[in-house]
Order: sequence, then C-alpha cells, then structure tokens
Amino acid sequence: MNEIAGRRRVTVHDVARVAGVSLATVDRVLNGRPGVRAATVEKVETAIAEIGFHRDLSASLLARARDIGVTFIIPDGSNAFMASLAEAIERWTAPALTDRVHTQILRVKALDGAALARALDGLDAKTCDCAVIVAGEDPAVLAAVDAASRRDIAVLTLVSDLPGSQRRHFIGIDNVAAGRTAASLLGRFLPQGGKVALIAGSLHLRDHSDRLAGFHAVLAAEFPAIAVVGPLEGHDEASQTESIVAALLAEHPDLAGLYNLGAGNTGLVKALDSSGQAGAIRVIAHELTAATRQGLVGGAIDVVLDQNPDGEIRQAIAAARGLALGGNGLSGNAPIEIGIFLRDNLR
Amino acid sequence: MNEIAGRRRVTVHDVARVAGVSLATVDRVLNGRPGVRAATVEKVETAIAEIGFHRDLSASLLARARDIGVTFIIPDGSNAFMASLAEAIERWTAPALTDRVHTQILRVKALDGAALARALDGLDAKTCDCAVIVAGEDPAVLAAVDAASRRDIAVLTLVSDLPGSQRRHFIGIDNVAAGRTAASLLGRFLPQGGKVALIAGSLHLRDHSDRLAGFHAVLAAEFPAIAVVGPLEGHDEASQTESIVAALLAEHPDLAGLYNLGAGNTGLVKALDSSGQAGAIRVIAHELTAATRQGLVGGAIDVVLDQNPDGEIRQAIAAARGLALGGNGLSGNAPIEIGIFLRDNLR
DNA sequence: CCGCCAATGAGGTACGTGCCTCATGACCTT
DNA sequence: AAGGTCATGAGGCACGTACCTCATTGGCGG
Repeated sequence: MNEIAGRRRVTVHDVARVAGVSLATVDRVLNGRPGVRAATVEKVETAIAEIGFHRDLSASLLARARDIGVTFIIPDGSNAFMASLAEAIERWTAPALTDRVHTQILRVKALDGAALARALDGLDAKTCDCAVIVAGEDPAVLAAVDAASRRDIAVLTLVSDLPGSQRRHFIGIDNVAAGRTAASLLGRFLPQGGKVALIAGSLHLRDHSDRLAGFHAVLAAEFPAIAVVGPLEGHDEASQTESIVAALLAEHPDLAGLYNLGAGNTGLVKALDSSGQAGAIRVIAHELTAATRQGLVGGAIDVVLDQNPDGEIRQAIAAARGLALGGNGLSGNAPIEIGIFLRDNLR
Repeated sequence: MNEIAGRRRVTVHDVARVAGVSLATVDRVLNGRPGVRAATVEKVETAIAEIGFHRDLSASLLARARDIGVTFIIPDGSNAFMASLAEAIERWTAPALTDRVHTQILRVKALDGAALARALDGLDAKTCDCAVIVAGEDPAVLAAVDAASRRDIAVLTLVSDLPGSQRRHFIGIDNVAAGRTAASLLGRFLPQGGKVALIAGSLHLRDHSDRLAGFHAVLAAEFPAIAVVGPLEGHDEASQTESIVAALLAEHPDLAGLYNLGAGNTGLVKALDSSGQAGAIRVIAHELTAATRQGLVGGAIDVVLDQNPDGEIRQAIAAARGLALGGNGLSGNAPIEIGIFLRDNLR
C-alpha cells in the first residue's frame, strides 16, 4: 500500500482533490503545459504546498518512457587529467548507477574553441538533453552554448567555467582556494623561508590564473620569508615542463620549493628524479594521475591537489538528471572539494 | 518509445523470450524466489547476460509500491562530529534526493553498547529495511546486529567497523592512512625535528588505535628526528582535553607539534589560545566542526583531517538502496576519502 | 442568439516490474 | 495406478505519472 508507518504517499490525485480541479489540470500545471488560467495555477500550487506533494521520480521516469541523454565533450590529447575524467565517466555509467541516464563521450581537440563549438552545434535535442563541456573562454564556444540552450539542450561547464553564457551550472573546484592551499602548505613546509618556483600551463587559462592569484595572496599575507621565482609557462606539456624544471634546478641550486599549477607532471617528475634533488625540495602539483602518483610514491612530489574527477562526474550526471526532469539541477550539490593527497593517503 | 538512437530498452519480456521460459520464471530468478531448477536458473542468467538486461530501477521501485526504510542509529551526547553526521542525514533526506528512501534517526547514549543493542532489537522489518549504526566493539551489539540480519534487516557500520558481525558493509575512512597522513604532514612541518605530543579519546576505540598505529609507523620510518610525547587519553571530552593540553604546554615549553586523534577539540583550542602558544606549534586535529573551524581560522590549528560526513551518509543511503533492491549494495562505492582542510580550503 | 475559442474535465493507455492466483504438466512415492 | 509434490506457464492487477483524445463548460464578440 506504499506506506511507511501508515502514511500513504501523496499523489497527483490528492493534489487534484484538494485543489478542486481535475487530474488533467494538475498535470498541465506540473509539466508547464499551456492552457491554464493563472488563478487555477495558483490553486494547484497552493494545494501542492499544503499537502506536501512531491513528484515521484520513479514513476515519472517510467512514464516518460525515454532515457535522459547526456553528452560529455572532453578535450582530447595527452592531458592525463582529461583522460581520467573520461574514465570517471565510464565508471559512473554502470547501468545500476545511472538510472535511465544514457551518457555519451565526445573528444574534441584541446584548446580548440571552433571544434568545441562545432561539436555543440551538432547535438540533436532529440537524443541529447544535456551537454557537459570543458571549455576555455572563447566567443565561438559562448555562442554555441547559447544556441544549444535555445534548442532546449541544457549546458553544464566542467572544471573551467564560462561566465556570461547560458550554461546552467558550473561544476568544479574553487581554484583560488587551491592556490591558497598550496601556498599555505609550502609556507609551513619551509619555516625558515626560501626560494619557491612556480610553473603554470598557460596564464590565459582561467583556472591557472586563479590558482596563481590565490598562491600569491597567501604568500604575501603570511609567509614574507618566501621568495618566488616565475611563474614560467610549460604549456601543460611534459617535455617543455621537463626542460623548464631542469633549467630551474641548475640555475637555483638553493631552490627550496616548487609548485606546478598546471599539467605536464611527467616532465616534472623526470627532471626532479634525474637531478638527484628529488626529496630535498618540497614539491606540490595538481591532479592525481599516473605521473603524480609515481611522484608521490617515489618521493619527488610531496603533495598533490586534486579535482576529484569522480565527484565531478557524479554531480554532473545528477545535475543533468535534475535539469531534464524540470528541476533546477541544483539539489544536493555539495561543492566539489579540493582533494589533498600525500603518499600516505593515496586511494 | 523508450529509446535512444533507435535502441529499445531490454525488458524482462525479452529475457523470457530469449531464455525460452515464461515471465513468471524470469521473475522468480530475478527476485531469488524458490521453485526454479538450477538448470532453468542457468538458462535465464545466460539470456540476461547475452542480451544485456538490466532491471529498470524506476519501474522496480514503483512496482514495489513501498519505500525503503533506513534507520540511522547515532550516538547522542556532546560529540560535535556525531551532530554533524545527523545534520548530514537531514541534508541528504530532501525529497528530491532520496528517491523512495525514507530515513529515520535514532539517537542513543554514546559508548553504551546495551542501549544500541536495544535500539537494534526494537527495529521492525516491516518499516525498516536497513540499519546504519556507529558502534564500538561490544558483544551485545554484535549479537543484536546478527539478530537484525536474521530478521532481514541489513546492517551497515558507519565510521567504526564491527568485523566478525553480519554487517553487510563498513562505510568510513581508512584510519591507519589518516594517522600516516598526520605524521607525514607533521614531519614536513618540522624539518628540524622536535617534540610532538599525541592525544587520543580512548585507545579502546578501534578508529583511534588505528590512527595511532599509522602515525607511529610513518614517524619511525621517515622522521626519526621527531620525538613523541604520549599518547594521553582525553576521553573525547572538551574539559579533560583542555587540562591535558594545558599541562603538556607547561611541562614541555619546547613542544613543536601536537596531534589530537580524538574529539574534544573545543578544549584543545581553548588551551592553545590561552597559553599564547597558538600559531607557534603545528597542530593537527580530526573532524571539521565548529571548534576545529575556529581553530583553523584563528591559527591555533594547522590542519584538520575529516571523515566527510556528507559523503558517508550519501554512500550509506546508496548502499541501503542497493541492498533493499537485492543487489550487494556495493555499486559505485568509491571509498570515502580523507578530507584535508587548512584555513585556505575551508568549505 | 449563434458560433468561436480558451479553459477544464473525463477517461484511457503506456511505461517495466513485483507479486498474486490458478492451471498444467512431469515426476516421484507407495 | 493413484495421489502427491515440484517446476513452470498464463494472465492479471498494481504502482504513480505522462500524454493523448474527446467532450463539456463558460464567456465573448458580432
């Protein structure tokens, strides 16, 4: 009888009865269909609030007889973090988890706004209710996001936000806080002060510049004894990062710390290991990947700050589901936490 | 027509057709009902695997016409972490989130095994499918867990495990890793070595002793220059912890670090603040609560290791749902991560 | 007063699974 | 061979919502 402790579930029938209207009208109001006077809408909404009606998600999904289509558009290339994002999507797409949600992954050339825009334009609202994109700030992308919105495809931004667009939500970490945390840790690691080098992918990437800003702010306020070298740009490339780090170590034999706020960590670890300085310098990097794991275990890297791709994907799917069902997609979105990993709490 | 890209959903009807049996038999196999020959079970399972059938969760929940009842039994008292657990339960019980899951919270006297056992014994399988408990190791509790299992109430342990019982899963962090992480951070904070004091709630609590073991292991292996004072037991009480810390600070004016692996952080912060040493000593504590937040912001505490109560509750609900639906409840359970918080990444 | 249109009611089917009853065989026991 | 048990089939109703068609009402302008 669908009850717990003797209380029957509140259904649309109850709403109709209390509001003094027919089932059809309740249905029209609930699903935003036209042809209902404002006064009647009011009556129904009052009744809903009064008896505490909540749409039964299971029944709703069943009746729609249609899956929710979510398309992830992820940058392609050698970036290990993006690969781990894609893996997280696979992982959270196990049938038992994504109830009636059907996911699809598109890989497009990294940092190529036009390609991303084309991919967005190619989405068909019939098979795709929601697009999740990782995008840099680019006018073409912005226009494509707004066009998709007009076609009734909800867009979410992942990792890096696109303010000013019609994107429904941003899912990612607070990169300013990440930079602050790196500075706070390095400051405590070097109580005597010293020289710390900074490496970024590109300062045109919003997440990188945010991290840099946070780092500088904490250093200036709390750890004046620490001097900064850089930032140098490694363009998220392993080989470039490697030569930059090698040059840094050669030029500054007294280097006490290093913060790589971008990618290219394979090169970072390689340069540290071959310099023989690994372990003597406190090193912080971003994103838990094969390279940074190896760095942690081997002692070249002290701390890794992580975005928690699994959490991001889970939230993206939950938000997509919420949006497709007519909600605002915000329910239950604890903000993504910055993961902090040492060798000792590697998962 | 319930399709995406032209592919119809695979239903029980398809399974029956492919297996060459009736719907009723498929149903018996799917729901583990008796009266089916092993050979027939085999046929059905082969068909399921062959055509990739997955039970439609929405339809299943709907057809059961019954909510899933989950009862949380949480220790009562002044422990702030337990209070935050209870809050997390409320938070994740918003109607839109817990689809067809009905939660209930029972508070019982902390560290009172008999009271917990009574609460468990009082659960009725008609309204409760799953119990989630925070328990110490106690024979009475163990017996009550097994009895509940026999009444078809699945039991999950939260925060602290109960090995040897019929509990279906443990949801919580790896406390040995937490202790290792604390040692690893303190070691890096004190490159010159020094004296570090340890405070525990009670060494009879499994989570506390696990943390202690991890801490000692890393210190011995990697930071021999650090000397340990304690552990002293504060019994998770603010007042006791306060006097212990005050005594420590008085007796060891050269104290360089402090790790409280239990509760009672209100006392810890108070003692540090009134000693005038706050900020000069590197301090690590557990659980993000009002007291530890204040410690972080004020500078008395450097790092807080956190269990992430929201994540634990979410997983507990997901697991309960999975169990009630006949699965093993394990799907999608990324292990709970140890949250690491500084002043700079406070959420 | 007639006809038009917007607003609403009435009632049905569908979604996929759970669970129930009843009937029908096949096989076993004595 | 009769009676019993066990495995299976056949069919139907229920869950709560979505969406459809068709009828009915009331108010309006001409």
